[in-house]
Amino acid sequence: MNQDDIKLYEARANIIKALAHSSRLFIVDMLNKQPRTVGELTEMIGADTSTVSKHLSVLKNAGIVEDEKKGTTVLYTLKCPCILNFIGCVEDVIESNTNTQMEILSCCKTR
Amino acid sequence: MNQDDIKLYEARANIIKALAHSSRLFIVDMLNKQPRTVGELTEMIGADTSTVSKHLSVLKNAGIVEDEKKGTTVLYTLKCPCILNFIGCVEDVIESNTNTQMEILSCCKTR
DNA sequence: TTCATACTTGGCTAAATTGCCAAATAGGAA
DNA sequence: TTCCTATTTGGCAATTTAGCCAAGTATGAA
Repeated sequence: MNQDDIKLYEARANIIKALAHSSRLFIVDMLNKQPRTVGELTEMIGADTSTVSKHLSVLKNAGIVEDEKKGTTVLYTLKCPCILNFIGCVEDVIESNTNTQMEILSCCKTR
Repeated sequence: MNQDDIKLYEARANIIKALAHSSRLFIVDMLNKQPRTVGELTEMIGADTSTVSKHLSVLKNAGIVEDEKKGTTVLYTLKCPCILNFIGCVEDVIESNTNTQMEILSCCKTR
C-alpha cells in the first residue's frame, strides 16, 4: 500500500466509522423517512440529549447528514440516501450468517 | 427504540464496525480481485502478520470473508461481494464532501 | 523425530470511542 | 431585560480497539 492508497482507504474508513454505531444507524433510518429535530431523535432513542447531539455531529462531520436551524430547534436531514443500499447489503450479510448458523444447527441435530 | 429494534441496529452496526478500518477495507478490495493468503495480504499491507491475522479474524467473525486451509497456508475469500456496492456509496459521500469543500473555497475566492 | 514455515493467540500499552453530567450558547417569549 | 426551551460543548470515567512482540499451534519436509 502506497501513501495514496492509505489516504483512500482511510477516507473510506472514516465514512464507515461514522455509521458504525447502532444509534447512528437508527438515526439514518429515521432521517430517511423524514427530517427530524435533535429533540425528536432523542426521544426516539431514549438517551441523553447531549449523546444524541454528539452522534449527529459525527454523522454531520462525515457528510452523511445536514443540519438547518429552525428557530430554537435544529432540523437534521439525510444527505446521501444511497447509504440505505449499503444497509441492504449489510442485511444480506446478516442473513447469510443466519443461514450458516442454521446449517450448523441442523447438522448437529441429524447426528 | 424497543428491544428488537436495538438488536437489529446492533447487528447491523457489528457488520459495519468490521469494515470500519482502512486495512480491512483494503483486504476486502484485494479479496474482491482474488483469494489471498495471510502472507500475501501481510506483505501488501506492510504490518505485522499477527495484526493482519487479527484483522482477518474480525472480517471472518462478521461473516464477510471465509477461510480455507491449504497446506500450511490459509486462503481467505470474500464471501459477500455486495460489500463493494456499499463502498461505491461511500465514494459518493466522499465526492459530495469534496464538492462541498470546493464550493466553500470558491465562495471565499470570489469575496 | 526434528526443523522450518505459516498462521493464530495471549498479553501488553497507547489511543480512540461512548455516554453521562454539568455548563455554555442561542433563540423566542414575556 | 429575564426566563425558558433547544441544542452544543467540555470534561470525565469506563469500555473498546489497534498493533506490536512473544509464545503457541499446525502442517509439510528432511
